[in-house]
Amino acid sequence: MSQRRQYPFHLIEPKWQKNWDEQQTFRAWNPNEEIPANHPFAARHGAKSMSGEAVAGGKAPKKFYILDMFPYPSGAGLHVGHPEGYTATDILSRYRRACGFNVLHPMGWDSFGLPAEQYAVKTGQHPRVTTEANINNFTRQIKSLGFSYDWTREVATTDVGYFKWTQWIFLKLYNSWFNPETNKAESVDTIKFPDDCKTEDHKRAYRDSKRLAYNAELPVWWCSDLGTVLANEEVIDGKSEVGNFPVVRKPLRQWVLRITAYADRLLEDLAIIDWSESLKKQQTDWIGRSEGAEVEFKIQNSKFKIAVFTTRPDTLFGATYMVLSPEHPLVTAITTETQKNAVQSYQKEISGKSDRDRTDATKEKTGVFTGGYAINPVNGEQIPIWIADYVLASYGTGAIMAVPAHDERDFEFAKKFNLPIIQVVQPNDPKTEWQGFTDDGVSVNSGFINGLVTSEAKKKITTWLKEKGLGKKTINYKLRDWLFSRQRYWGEPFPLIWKTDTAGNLYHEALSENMLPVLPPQLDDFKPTPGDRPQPPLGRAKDWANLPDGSIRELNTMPQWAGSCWYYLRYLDAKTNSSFVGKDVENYWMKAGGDKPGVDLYVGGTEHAVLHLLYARFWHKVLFDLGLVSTAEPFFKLVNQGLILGEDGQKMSKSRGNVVNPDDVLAEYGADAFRLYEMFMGPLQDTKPWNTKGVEGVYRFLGRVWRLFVDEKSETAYEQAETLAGNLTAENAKSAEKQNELLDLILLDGGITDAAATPAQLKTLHACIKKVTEDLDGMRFNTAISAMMVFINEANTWQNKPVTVMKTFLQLLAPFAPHIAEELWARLHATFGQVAPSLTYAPWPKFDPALLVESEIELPVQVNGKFRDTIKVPVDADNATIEAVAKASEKVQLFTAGKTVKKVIIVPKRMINLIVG
RNA sequence: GCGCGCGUGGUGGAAUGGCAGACACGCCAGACUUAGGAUCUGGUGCCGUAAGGCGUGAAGGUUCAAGUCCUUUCGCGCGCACCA
Repeated sequence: MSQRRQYPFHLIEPKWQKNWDEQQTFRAWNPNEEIPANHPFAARHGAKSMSGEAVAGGKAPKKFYILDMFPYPSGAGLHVGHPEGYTATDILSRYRRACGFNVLHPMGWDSFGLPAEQYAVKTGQHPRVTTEANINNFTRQIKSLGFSYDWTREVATTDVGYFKWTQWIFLKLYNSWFNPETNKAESVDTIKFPDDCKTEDHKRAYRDSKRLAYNAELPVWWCSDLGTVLANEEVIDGKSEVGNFPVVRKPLRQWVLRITAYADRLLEDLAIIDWSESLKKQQTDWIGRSEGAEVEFKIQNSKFKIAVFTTRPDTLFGATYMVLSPEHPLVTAITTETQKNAVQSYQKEISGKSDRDRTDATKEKTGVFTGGYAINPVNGEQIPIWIADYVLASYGTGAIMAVPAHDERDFEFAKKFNLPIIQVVQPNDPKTEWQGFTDDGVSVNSGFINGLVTSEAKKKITTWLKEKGLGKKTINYKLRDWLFSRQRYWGEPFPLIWKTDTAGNLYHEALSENMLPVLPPQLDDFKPTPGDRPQPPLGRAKDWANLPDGSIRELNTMPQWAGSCWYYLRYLDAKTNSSFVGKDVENYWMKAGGDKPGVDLYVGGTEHAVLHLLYARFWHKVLFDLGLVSTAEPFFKLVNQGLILGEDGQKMSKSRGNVVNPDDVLAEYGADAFRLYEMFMGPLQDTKPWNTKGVEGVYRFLGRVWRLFVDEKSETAYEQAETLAGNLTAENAKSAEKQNELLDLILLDGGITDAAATPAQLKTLHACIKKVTEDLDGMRFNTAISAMMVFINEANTWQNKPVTVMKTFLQLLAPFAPHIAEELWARLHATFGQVAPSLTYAPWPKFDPALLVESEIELPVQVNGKFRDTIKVPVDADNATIEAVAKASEKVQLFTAGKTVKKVIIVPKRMINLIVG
């Protein structure tokens, strides 16, 4: 660092961080907690303010729960993206405390996960050791930024006391089923068995098939590089989200969570939460609800029938062929001898293709005729059955009726293979070409639905199909059940065991709650077993896996998402060992305040749109159904922070060498400047590039703030002393006393007086209060900071700086740059012989509109809509006066000379426009 | 291909339909200085000596008045992508 420090942040920041730690300044208080009389919260609200009566009677301070997405503590440490969201929430937390709220602002660690396990594979170091070291590093980095977390509530998903309850919640899922009649989860004890379920084995099998957590063989994504299966949400463009490895689909027996049962509620409840439209749309698209009909087609000369799903049953008369996905189970049965070779070679060709290639919408259609025919149920027509890879086995029934006239894909396919195209929909605009017309219109060539508009035609034909037993209305979803088991070591073991029934079949059973937690075994070798079958590493711990009674433990572990599905609930009651969260506590933090359910504000990156945010909503709804939480939704308001790019405008990455390390920035400019810069860059939600020059800009601003308050001569004395003392830094400072001794050499500027503020000074201050307050409410941090810069630029010109004005300014600055604000706040009070009240809990200043009223205002004058001059008029001037003053302006007269004023438009207190001609 | 968002100085970005470019970076000039990569002061959209003219991706429209509203179009970003 070659330049002179703008102000001694290296002493101020550790000093106040230590002070906050010792005072537990940011403790959030649960119902019934007695607040120590010497805690600043008690000074503001009273020691008994959180008593049971106060909470029940609505007299307790209002709660505000403001949450960050907790990080995965990676070995790389914090990157500059983390503190962006964290700073925003910290500012709002501090603002809300000043406004009188009981603010819950916690932090924790999403600490199960693959990197620690992969490091263990490489080095043999146990993931717990790696994880602990990484958490320590993250803690150090986060604490050095001065965030106002309540650290007494810190949680890590890898803590035994935490994942015990993750396993407990899994048991709740396992022991519940979704009752379609009540549309909610219930205990499996309420399942009614069908009459043919007679034996215990039958009943068990039936019950197991209904559970919210079930074991089934289904096509899943297998990643051989990672040695584990993955959920749909973890696969992006045919590659694993983690590591970007190829994945393949294969049928495997796995644990699955029945999230599809909640598809409709997950959709509907998007309406009651305050999320961005784009995020809601991402979830909506992922769930992919689509209404239509299932129609059964008979196969000619065969006992088989094929069901198809269509959203356009009104076009059934136009179905001129049928297409099955190459994997459809009936393909072999339908295929004729002459087509056998062609069909088999096509199937083989397709199976060798990656999913990415198959689903490329731009590629040319391919397919093969099976030789078989189906009967169109509405008109008895024979239609050929083809197979083609544009029909997906995993969606709908894996088969479609093709209506080439009114479906783009079918149209393309029919043209290529010369299949008949029959019009059955007439576009409303007669000029529109009907071939390839896919919108709504009027049915034609369609027998009994002719002349009906599309919506009516759909209804009528669906009713007809139902009456004839040929089909029914259906709703299809893209959402699949959540694949919930992984072949990993570093995850929560399942609280499940496997036993053998009387017929020699394996069946699973849950451990009882009092056997939790299930700890993972000790292992030396964490490697995934090579091969193309999942082989959980836990299987190597034979002693652990095989229980004395002959049963075997479930060897898979839960995915990383399990822990993050409920951490926001554990924060509420982080240490309790008697439940996953206390009832009263949950009710206070999640529900108090009424119509806005859940966490008041949740800030994090957009990358979790269909992962964590969907999974957590699902778990929350199950817990809600079981009466374990009090709101239908976990997160009321959610804001996605934008990405911070490197200085080159590219995404930050090691390989590009454009990664900014927060530690470096902190060492050079301090935490306050770092925080301020991240907020000053631009709107929180926007993607924006990093610029070190910009950090210097806000750093200079803080320097100007500092110099506005302190005596320059005393600062010179301090600098000399500091040089003598060997240039103390936060790391090498020998003692806090030494630091404070040095800091005490700095005195307050003589211009700060207890004289009354002038009207102009009050106006400057109150304009700033207004702007900062409104911008905080709207989360417009960048413009709030610019308002404070305006204040400081103005205050720099003052001879006398009234202490009351300067104190209020520090309150505005405090949420953004808390360390410098605390230091100057303390100094102001000390200099004037006062005991400084806690800045954190000092009531947020209110702006006085009366002070902003002017006696005279400037008005822009336009001539024919073009700005020409500004005039000064009394604020209450009538229109005639304004017009006269405007016309008297020389500049205006330049443009009105020789012309007549035909019209005058005056917008009170805004502008005047003279129309001349 | 479909959906959403965004296009404003050299740069990041400000502007309830009412003085475009707040604030900051950068740049220019000056002051202080042995020095300046510190600090302070002033300037800085473009063209023009000036008066003035032009200017928010492009083209049209609504309006007394448009960066803002409407239509078309181009470009960028994000999401979805053969979902029947």
